[in-house]
Amino acid sequence: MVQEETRKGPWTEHEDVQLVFYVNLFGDRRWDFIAKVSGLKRTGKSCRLRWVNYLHPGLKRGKMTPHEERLVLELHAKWGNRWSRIARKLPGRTDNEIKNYWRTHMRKKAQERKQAMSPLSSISNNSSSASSNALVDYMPVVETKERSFYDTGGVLAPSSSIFRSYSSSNNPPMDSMPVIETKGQSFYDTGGDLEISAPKGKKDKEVEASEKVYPMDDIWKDIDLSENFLTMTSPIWNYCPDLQWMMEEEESKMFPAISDPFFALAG
DNA sequence: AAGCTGTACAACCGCGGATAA
DNA sequence: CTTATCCGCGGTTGTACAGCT
Repeated sequence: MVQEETRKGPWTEHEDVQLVFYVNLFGDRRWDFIAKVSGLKRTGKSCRLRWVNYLHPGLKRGKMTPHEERLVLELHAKWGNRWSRIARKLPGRTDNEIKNYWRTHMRKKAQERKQAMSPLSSISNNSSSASSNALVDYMPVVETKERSFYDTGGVLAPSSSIFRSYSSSNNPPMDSMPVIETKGQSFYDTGGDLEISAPKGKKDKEVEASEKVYPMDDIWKDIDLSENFLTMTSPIWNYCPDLQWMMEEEESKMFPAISDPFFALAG
């Protein structure tokens, strides 16, 4: 199929909101469908990536804890570049995040270690040293096949600047946090809200500029607004709730180009 | 202050597996 | 059984920012 002008590159806040909205509506499985229905000029693949790596409510941003660091090191030694697999053992971290982290931090460390000593017999990190066995001890490894980490009915979360909320003290030590296991992916139970901290690179400025925490209410306000608007204007909603199966049949015919309701809103 | 370099992270690409038709 | 489509994964690239000279 010829995709006219598929958008690439960085996601805008607006796109984020839109994607979150539709994922909450339709779930996180049918990405091509979501991509089409949402009117985003993105591929399903791109939508999925954005969701999984950035918009997903369970994501835990901010610096890796020493514990996580060790875990990554350990699991990488065990499994190699099986990032998604490793990510499953690090609740709130994505394969992409871990992969990036590894590339920038750990690989260097690992190499240093390799040179310094024979592999893994003692992973020491100044403050802590743990044998590989010990690591496995406090992080029980449970294999799960699927990594569908959420219920889209759940809480919305952090995203681009509008979603970002910064817990100033970064992450609570994961060791002490209760873990909720969902099918295949575990989250930290933060008592309702999810812990999100600033993305590292831009942290300083953004945190300064906004000690500004975006409470969930605000986010939902955004969504509600959009939803109302959609309800009123988007052709999609004329067909709801049968939309889903209808789309399956004639998605492209019926909604060749859903005009972007959010832009309309903004403009 | 300006330029350079390294780091961190977001996003894209291509491939392979799973599943539906 | 074959083919098409979708999804997920791992590798790679691009870009912004921070720190150093």
